[in-house]
Amino acid sequence: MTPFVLVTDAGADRIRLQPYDPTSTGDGDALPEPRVVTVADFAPTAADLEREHPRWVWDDTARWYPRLLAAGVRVERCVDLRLCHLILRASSLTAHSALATAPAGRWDAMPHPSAVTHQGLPIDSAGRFQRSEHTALFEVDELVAPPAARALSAPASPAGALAADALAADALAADALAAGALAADAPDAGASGTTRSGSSSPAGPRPDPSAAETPLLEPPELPELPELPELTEWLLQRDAVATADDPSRIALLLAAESAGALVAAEMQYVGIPWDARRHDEILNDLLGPRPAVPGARPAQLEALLARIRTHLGDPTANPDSPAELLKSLRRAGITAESTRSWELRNIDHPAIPDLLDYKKRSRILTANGWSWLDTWVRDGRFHPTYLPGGVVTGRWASEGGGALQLPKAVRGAVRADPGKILVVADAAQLEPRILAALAGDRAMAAAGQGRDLYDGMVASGAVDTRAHAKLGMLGAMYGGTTGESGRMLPRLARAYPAAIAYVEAAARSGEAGATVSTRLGRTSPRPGDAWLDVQDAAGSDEATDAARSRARSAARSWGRFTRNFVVQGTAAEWALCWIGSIRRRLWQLGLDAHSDADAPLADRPHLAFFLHDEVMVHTPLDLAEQVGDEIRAAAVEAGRLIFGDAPVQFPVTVATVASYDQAK
DNA sequence: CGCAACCGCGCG
DNA sequence: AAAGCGCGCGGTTGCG
Repeated sequence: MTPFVLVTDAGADRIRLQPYDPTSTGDGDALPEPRVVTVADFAPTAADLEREHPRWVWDDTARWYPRLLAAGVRVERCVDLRLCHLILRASSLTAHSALATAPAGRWDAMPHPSAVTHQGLPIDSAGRFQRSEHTALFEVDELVAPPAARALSAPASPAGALAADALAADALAADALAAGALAADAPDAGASGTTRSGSSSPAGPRPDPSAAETPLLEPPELPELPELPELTEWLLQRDAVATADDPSRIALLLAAESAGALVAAEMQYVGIPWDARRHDEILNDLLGPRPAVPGARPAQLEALLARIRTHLGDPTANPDSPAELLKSLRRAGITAESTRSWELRNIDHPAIPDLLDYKKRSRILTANGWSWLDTWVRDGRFHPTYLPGGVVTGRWASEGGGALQLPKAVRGAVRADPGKILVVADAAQLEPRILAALAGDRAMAAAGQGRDLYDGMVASGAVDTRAHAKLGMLGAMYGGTTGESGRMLPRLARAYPAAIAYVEAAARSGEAGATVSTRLGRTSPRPGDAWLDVQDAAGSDEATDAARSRARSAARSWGRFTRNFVVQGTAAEWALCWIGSIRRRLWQLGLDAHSDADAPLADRPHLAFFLHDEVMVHTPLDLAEQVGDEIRAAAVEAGRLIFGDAPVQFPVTVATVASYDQAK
């Protein structure tokens, strides 16, 4: 039995597959004999080893897994060292680990193989303001283990009332966010400002208070394996988890992140089923026939442009150029600050409706028109690149074709293959439910029991309409202070004090320059040097009013970021657990349903798309109902993994449709 | 000419 | 009606 297989480059087109069993390999012990194979033999050898269900350990899932998938090899589980490293480096739960306190190195700067640019995660070790209590979570392997293994680790919390976990989280928030820990962790602005002011060099990692302290534990003893830096890194990661304030949380996060990396590679490989003919029909309806000359305006845009020019009395008006358009509008007596649609919408002028229509259609042409189709759709599939961990909050980013921004208008082109169907599921009011669970807010949890959360808020009398409930919650989670949204806040704070206090405390932390963390321990970046400089400048005795105002504005802005980070980031963790569980369940479903155990991924029920709180499964018709059941069960599982027995429900809406536009 | 910043808008 | 979070992308504009 081989619990782990480490995959590394062995030079000269060779790959080393190193079995490893931590329980039988002591410090001085030799490793088991590796299998060193040619690139061509990699996939068959991996398929052979996979029969023992190891956890694959590799530097980057996006580097290794596509080769296996291309050869028809699917693996059950892995450790993505790059993604895990970034989490552990920043997490407040592992701030004192040897891994987090070491100087930056290879693992801090590794780009995604196909990433041109994306938001890198910060490399500084995180603050300690959020002390963690011990809670019983499921075992990490829950995400990937067969169902039979699950009964072992039921949460210890009592059923019925708000679980101990959630109450502890509430105490955590009140204690650590609002009280002493925050103050103790606030950066000493004066001192750090002095340190920086003499240097004009590019911003490097700022001195980190926690890094300067003596680690609580000695660095782990590592085997001498200079030829296997990946093994050294992995052992450092295991040490960081083992010595974390709350190992089960960070361990679950790493498992979910790695499972997500597998999902991402698989979805990129199979692609989204895309009907190019249908897409062309949609473009025909919106724009007219495809112009013979590339770049020429389609007929319907040309017609709209003529009307706009007539109404403005300006035969050269050009809606494609904001600057020119603004001049044209002013010449026509329209005073607008910008040419944004929402601003134009409020102006009463005959040219405006046509202009808005033009912008709408023109947007489809440039973002998802015929050239998009030519570039991104091949053989009936759109294969976007997903970037797990690509957003600081833990959400995925994507690159190539704008996969996470597919306009509703073109979703009709996403069509199931013949004999298959799409099961599209969406987590209902995910972020406010996440907040309710994070904060242990009993009233908000109750409002969402068995119904739409916003409807429940209306039913309890907290707010008068569903629209107000939604607007108010969005404002509370984003930091909105003005308009309808801001007016809702006092009522929400009265009805749901724990939830509102939780996001307010997160905002106060950010304003003070401290970090915040998600439920599982993903920690926000620290503000940059420019932010600290602005705060420093406002702190001096001769600071101008302008400087103070700028500092307050920057502080509020960072507070809105940290306020949202805890909710968006924990929602992302829920979603990772959800898709990890869905992936395992769909594979099992495929095994149970088909006699051919080696059927290609695309012929089994499989994840085809994931969008923050929404999934699409492409499945053989006869399994659609079971797919829906598994998706719902996975949502329940994700909630239990992260929040134990907390009585917060995470309902999902499931739509079984032939094309994506029919969902919702 | 290429590159970066900005604008505007698509998604959650 | 249009503010507050996180993204990617295509177009225009401005700079070297």
